[in-house]
Amino acid sequence: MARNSLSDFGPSDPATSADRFPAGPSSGGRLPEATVSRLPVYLRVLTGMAERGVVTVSSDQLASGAGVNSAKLRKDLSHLGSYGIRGVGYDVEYLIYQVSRALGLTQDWPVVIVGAGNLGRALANYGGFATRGFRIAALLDSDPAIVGTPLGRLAVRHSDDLEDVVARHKVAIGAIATPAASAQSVCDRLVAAGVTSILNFAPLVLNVADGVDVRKVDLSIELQILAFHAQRRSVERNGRAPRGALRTVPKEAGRFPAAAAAKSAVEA
Amino acid sequence: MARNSLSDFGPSDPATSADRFPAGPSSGGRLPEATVSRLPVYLRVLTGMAERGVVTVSSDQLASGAGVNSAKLRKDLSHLGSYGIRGVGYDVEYLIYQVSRALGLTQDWPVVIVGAGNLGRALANYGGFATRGFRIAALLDSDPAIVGTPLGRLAVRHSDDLEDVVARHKVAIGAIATPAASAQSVCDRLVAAGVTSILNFAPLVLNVADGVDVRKVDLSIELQILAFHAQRRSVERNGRAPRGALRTVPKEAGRFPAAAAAKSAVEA
DNA sequence: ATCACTTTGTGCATCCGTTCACAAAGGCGT
DNA sequence: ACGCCTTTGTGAACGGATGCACAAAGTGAT
Repeated sequence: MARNSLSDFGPSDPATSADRFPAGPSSGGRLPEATVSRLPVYLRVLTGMAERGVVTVSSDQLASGAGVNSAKLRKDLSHLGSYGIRGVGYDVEYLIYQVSRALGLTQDWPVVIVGAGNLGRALANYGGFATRGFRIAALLDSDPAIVGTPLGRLAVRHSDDLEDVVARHKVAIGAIATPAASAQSVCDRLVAAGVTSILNFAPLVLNVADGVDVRKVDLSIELQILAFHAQRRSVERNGRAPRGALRTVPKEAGRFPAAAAAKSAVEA
Repeated sequence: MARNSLSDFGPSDPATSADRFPAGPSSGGRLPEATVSRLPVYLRVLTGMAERGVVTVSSDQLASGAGVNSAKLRKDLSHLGSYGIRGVGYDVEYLIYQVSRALGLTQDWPVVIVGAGNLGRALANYGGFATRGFRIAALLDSDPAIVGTPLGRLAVRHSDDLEDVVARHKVAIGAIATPAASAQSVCDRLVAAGVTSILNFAPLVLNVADGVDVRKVDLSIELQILAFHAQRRSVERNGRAPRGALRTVPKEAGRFPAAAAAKSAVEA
């Protein structure tokens, strides 16, 4: 399982020479999705270490910094190539470089942000943006009262410029920070303009054609997941109900003996 | 696999009577984590349908609205109990109620938001907050210039009040929207004050004791995952390099023949 | 009543991800 | 030079999640 689908070479595979060199590996191999989602975390911990002058790091140290199991970390890194030194650990700078390369961060990614409300502005001001290869190409909004507002190095532009901005800056990534009502149409326009990666902050499920990659960041969903666990914990510890008063239940639920209720509801 | 770990009853298990009644099921059973993370999505689609007056929904319709496979949806819902009607579908209102209950949303969850920058204010203004059982108990910030600013129904209070707010409002959920530098200490204070569920927006890995549930929302990580896929797609289609100019690589990587480099770096 | 049709709930096979545990690899001291 | 110690890289066992496909359960028409 050295790189990927090449049949495996047995344990003492002497690192196929082509592997040892800077330009080399990690490009052809398909990374497991779970690994991809952890690499950015490793990267963050590593850059923190580099800033503090750490030169070498072991899988145990890095794993505990990232909050994962060290075997998992080693397996994740092994998918990129064999960059550790047994008995020593990993060279921090070198590993940063390799992880960045695997993630595609050795190039610039222009990003367009649609929606300049609080959230859009929070994104635009977000420091971690520029530091890791992402550059804000434009911040768009449809509200004429907001258009023109300066924000960092750039000013809010009108949504009408969307297609123009995407084409001119070769934007591949769009962030949707509009209200839910306009999110789908913004999404459609982004996709039509050629954007194939979308980060959706609006609280709804976007419909896109195949080949477009959508990730959602949804605060309300995260809160609900937290609520579930909080409830579970408190049901476990105490007898039953947690804290706070019961909310009124949506409409008049509670009188459904399931079958009967739904039967009567089929038309109405 | 009717409720959960009770050995399975074979296919025609006649819905253990206790199952059919409103107060009943879904409380004892452990839901798979993957299911929990999807329930909020179903809930959102369902409430949208309810608002549009839809009374009954089939697993196919709901699944396509939520962007998942219908078998998965049915299996997810089956963990809550048997609330569908064969040949018909699910009663929308009733299902909303059951999903809400499973997630613990039939009670109020006071939330404290720490950090009243753009992000904190975006959270505070976020509509979907109140609608689903979450209530903002307070919005805190340590900057005296911001403290006192009115925001919706409430004003920004000083971070010093954290412990007081948590105790007085019985807050169980905290959202950290501070800069990375102060996030860990805010987290420690929240935990010390009794908060056991934390939503972290700051770009760092929080250290918490066992029993505290942390979820992170990290825009930079999401962008990096998108970049990975965008890169992969573009490498697949074209010969190699995608768009945009190469960035300068962190420090002077590229001259590491791995072993030699790390060797020399071990001390320095 | 019976039959055709729709849709749920789930057994089963498969896949992906996690974790353990260990052999191989390399550094370091004597 | 040799043996001890540390740490990587990975085989292998396991557990959970996914998705197919179908029997059971229900509706509705005749």
